[in-house]
Amino acid sequence: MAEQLATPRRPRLNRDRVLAAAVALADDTGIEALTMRTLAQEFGVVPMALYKHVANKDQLLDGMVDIVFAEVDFTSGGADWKTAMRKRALSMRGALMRHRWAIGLMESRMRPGPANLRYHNETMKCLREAGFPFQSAVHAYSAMDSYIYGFALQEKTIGFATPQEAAEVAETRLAMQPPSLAEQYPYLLEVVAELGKAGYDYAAEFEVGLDLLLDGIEQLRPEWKSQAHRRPPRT
Amino acid sequence: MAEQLATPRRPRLNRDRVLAAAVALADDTGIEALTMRTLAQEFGVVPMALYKHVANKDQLLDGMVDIVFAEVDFTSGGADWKTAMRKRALSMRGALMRHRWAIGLMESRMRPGPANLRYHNETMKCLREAGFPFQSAVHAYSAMDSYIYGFALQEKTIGFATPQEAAEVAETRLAMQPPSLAEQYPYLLEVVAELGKAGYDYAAEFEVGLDLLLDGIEQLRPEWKSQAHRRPPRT
DNA sequence: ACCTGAACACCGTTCAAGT
DNA sequence: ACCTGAACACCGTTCAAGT
Repeated sequence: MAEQLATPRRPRLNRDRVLAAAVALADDTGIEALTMRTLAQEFGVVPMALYKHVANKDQLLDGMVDIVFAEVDFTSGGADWKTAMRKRALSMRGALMRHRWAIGLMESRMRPGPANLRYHNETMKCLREAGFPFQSAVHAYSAMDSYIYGFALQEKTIGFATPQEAAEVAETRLAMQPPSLAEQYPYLLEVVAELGKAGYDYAAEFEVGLDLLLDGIEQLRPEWKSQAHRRPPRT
Repeated sequence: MAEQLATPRRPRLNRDRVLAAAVALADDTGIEALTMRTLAQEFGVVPMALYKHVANKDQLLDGMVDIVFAEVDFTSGGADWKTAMRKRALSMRGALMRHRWAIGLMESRMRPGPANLRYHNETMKCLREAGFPFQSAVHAYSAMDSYIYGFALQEKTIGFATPQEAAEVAETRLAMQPPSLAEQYPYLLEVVAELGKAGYDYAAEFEVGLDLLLDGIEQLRPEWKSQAHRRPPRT
């Protein structure tokens, strides 16, 4: 009867369940609150029990990052490269927004998981099949990923829920400093003031830069570029 | 005479010296090896001595990040906005390369230091004075920073000293996996193979994407854009 | 095959005390 | 004003033991 306590026993521990719980816990309480101990508690289990399913915390984090990559939708649906890449970028940003800890983890993870490899393979495939020469595809791919990751990083650094709140915090933060900050950083003050009035839409901002980049990438295709649905020339 | 030991006493502890030592230690041994204890050891002092000069480890890290921003050269030298922004971007990347731990820290630092504020103020100033309307300047600024940070993040994630080494490691890593990875990720394999042959120049890659972005940003200026050295119209 | 208990080395940080 | 010593709560992880 000691078995039937207030908290019912969870089905069983396994790698997938551990990873899923870790992701959920990081989403809810932040990555710094995710420890082997708090995670174990989530299962009503002693910390050491986790080590049967993940080798160590590093591999746990690796697995978590790969779950984020697995959430990215890279079905092109027969669309042209530009709409496909655009959709993929928005999907990647969505995944990074749902799991704000992920971008901070990518910095130190060097062992890409299967979903990560698949994501990158599909991206390259999309570009190559659209007729981009190899080097151009690499350029396009590097630029796109840099922009997506960097935007997520900035968004997290600034990181406020509502745009109004962002402006307020920034304003009070600036206002507090020693000698008139308005004189020291007039252009920053303009940003704070203007964005405070108008509000700031990260999603819209993301798309502006994204379209800028996609238009630029289009220039990297060879001459027959504007003729859609035509196959690359066979030599 | 107990004062005159093998290790001569360092001049004195102060905030600047503590921060500089922390940066140097992180550069040499990596950010994860930088603890209050190892840093104190650098001065031949007990860990608690540091707390008279930095409030806690979080403020230490904040200060380190601001040192990196302070290394960025944003003197425009009377050049047009494009060359000025280009130069600034290369300088920022240089700073992030010299201090590879910095990009990983930016993720969690929310209190920008004076050098950080100055950097952003100067960037905005450069764009506004070049005639970019407010919203366009914000777009340009957001896109540029995203690209720079994201590129640094990727470079660190892949992070190998030499390009040859990068290709080798990637190849063996892929080769080791269970069923023929060549079939699962053919486009990734092409990247590994091609870049292994030709070598991979991060600096050149960075500039390709940067110029793509700068050309795109140019489109955000109003009609009189191509007429250099002309002042924005007064209404 | 899976989970537990006790222990170890290592963190950041506190507090009261020394000079 | 600056540094020290001892201690606390908290990490990831080990090892040997339980079932």
